[in-house]
Amino acid sequence: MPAPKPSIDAVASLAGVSTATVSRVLTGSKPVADETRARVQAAIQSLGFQASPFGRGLSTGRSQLLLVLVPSGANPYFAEIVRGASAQASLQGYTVLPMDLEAVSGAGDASLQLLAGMMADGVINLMPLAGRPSWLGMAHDRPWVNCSEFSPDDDVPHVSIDHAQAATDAVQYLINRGHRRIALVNGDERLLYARQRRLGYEVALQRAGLPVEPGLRVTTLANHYADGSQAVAALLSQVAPPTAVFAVSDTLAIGVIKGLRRAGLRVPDDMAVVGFDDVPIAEVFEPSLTTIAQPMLALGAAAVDMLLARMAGQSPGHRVLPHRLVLRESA
Amino acid sequence: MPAPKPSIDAVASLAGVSTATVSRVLTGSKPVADETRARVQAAIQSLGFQASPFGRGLSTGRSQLLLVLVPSGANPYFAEIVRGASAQASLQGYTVLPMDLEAVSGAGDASLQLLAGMMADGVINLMPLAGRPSWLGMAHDRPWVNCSEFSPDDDVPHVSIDHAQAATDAVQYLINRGHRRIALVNGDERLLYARQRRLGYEVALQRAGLPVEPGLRVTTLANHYADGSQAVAALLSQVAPPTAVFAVSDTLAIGVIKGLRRAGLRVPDDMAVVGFDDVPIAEVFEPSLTTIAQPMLALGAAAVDMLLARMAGQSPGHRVLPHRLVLRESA
DNA sequence: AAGCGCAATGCAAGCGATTTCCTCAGTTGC
DNA sequence: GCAACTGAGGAAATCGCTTGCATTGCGCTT
Repeated sequence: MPAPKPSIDAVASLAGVSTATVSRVLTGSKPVADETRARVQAAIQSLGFQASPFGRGLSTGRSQLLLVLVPSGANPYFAEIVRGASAQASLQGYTVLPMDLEAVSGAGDASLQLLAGMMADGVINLMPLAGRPSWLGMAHDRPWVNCSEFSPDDDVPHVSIDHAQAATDAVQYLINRGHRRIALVNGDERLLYARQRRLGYEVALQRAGLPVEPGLRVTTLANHYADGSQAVAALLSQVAPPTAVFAVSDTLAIGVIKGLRRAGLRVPDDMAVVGFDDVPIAEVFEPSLTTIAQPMLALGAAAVDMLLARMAGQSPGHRVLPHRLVLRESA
Repeated sequence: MPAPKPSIDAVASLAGVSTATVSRVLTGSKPVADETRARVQAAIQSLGFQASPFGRGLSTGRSQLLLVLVPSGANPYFAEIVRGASAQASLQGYTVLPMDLEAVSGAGDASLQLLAGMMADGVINLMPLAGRPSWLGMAHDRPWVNCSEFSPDDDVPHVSIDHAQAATDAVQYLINRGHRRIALVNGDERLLYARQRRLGYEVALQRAGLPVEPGLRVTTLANHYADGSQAVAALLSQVAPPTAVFAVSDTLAIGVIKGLRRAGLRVPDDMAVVGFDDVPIAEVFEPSLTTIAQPMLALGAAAVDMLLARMAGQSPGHRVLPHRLVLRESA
């Protein structure tokens, strides 16, 4: 039983003015006499009028919608960034439209591109673009910022943390605690963050005069708990197994801990584990995770700010937000 | 550097036809000669044309967008439902727009209502409507379904599980395991699911001839880990503390377990804990959670199906999906 | 007193699609 | 052989809003 939607004409005639005046009351684009405004507003109230986004969008070309491309809606790291973005956007009169690329992939890129290209005023991208020429093209065509993941040699503005430094900090901490054989459980190295964290890992080792052993590095297929658990098998099969593990996400770290338990090892006594991200569960898991905290809400908010700046014609540069090593029980 | 968006006129003149014909090729609303269609499609390709959702929306009145009202984006339970809905919607040519009411609340209801009312073709609601007349009104005005949470005496279609039966199953299991003093850690009882689960809890107790003790029932303010931990204090302060706890969400259950640990108790040896939902972390947490599994993806998908049916003029009834007791370590 | 500027408002032209009529041929049906 | 039908495609109205341009008073300057 769809209610009849009153249009601006109805309001205009009820208030005895032209649609132009109603529009001015709506948008505040030009002054309207107090008495007239009151009359118009009364008419709007009594009709329950709300401007159609289609009509408005058609004539202004804007939708007040910001698309956020989310690689996986199941991942709490992305969920937190989206939350940060939503909050910041709603403060500025925008609404965030998170699109879960995992859930939506069945439909192919077509519908996405349509939305990305036409509907939204701007795009915040959390997904690696490398090797997707069609998406890459779009990034340059319209207001677009990358958040967290980005291409180093690209001039699309991005906000992120210093992944290499963060990894160095994490590994350095393990070294300080006396560990000499430190494993790296990394994600897909086609992703920039994975390459950067690996780099940071190696820097810390070299700086301490420790060898970089290929056998202590595992690359997982994805970022699920199970991937972390599987990595454990490879590490424990080494002639000289590690005494500590640096996993590049909390999810992997938890999987690693599960795997270690299953193998009869205790964390942190038999093996120290450091994670990355500091998602909500990190603090609650047993043992709670020592991890690199990313400012997820701030990343989302900064992405919105930069995007809005971009839309206003400015050219915001890249932005690097601070990370933080959070010491808990797992290492 | 926003690229010039070609409009339908550009396509029409390039292909040497009228815009009407281009539109027919686009929508397939009327037959077009093969040769002409080919010419139009070539023009579309070469211009990279994409129909503007605004223009289309204005003239068709539809957006292919389904709004999902999410109480809290941080909650993995809702995240899973949204994933299920996204997947199903994209199969049908629709896109899901999840709106995080927690993150967005600063802006007041205004912008939400605008979107809900105008932009989206339909609404899937996960939030309790009780006592919000303005939202309630909208629910009846337009295509709308409730998912998971609903009002029992309302004729808005909904899909959910049998919360009372599920709670009974969980508590019955604890009784079967020999527990006699079973606590309930419940959420806000203004929510229907909380009232229903409490009911199911009491039914199971009574059926077994056990007393319903007010001291064994705790109501939390929210659904965060900390709320679960806090509930533990109240339970342990009882003269005769419980030997088992039924928490109405996995999040609360994990909080409870944390709280118990802190109090020096072991799970499940000193106290059994059963959760609810079976979110991803339930299986991974230590101890892994015995819990009632809700078919979250199916709930989301069913909500989309029902909404689409509603939009097609049908009147789908309510739907109850099956739950499942998952036995793991915590009880 | 003529002229000016300005506030307040209306008129009407878009914005980009879809869709309802029409028209024009070329078939059919009888 | 002619009316009726059908397939293909065009012209123009329409959807709801914004906004540039025009108009009208009216108070002030010179």
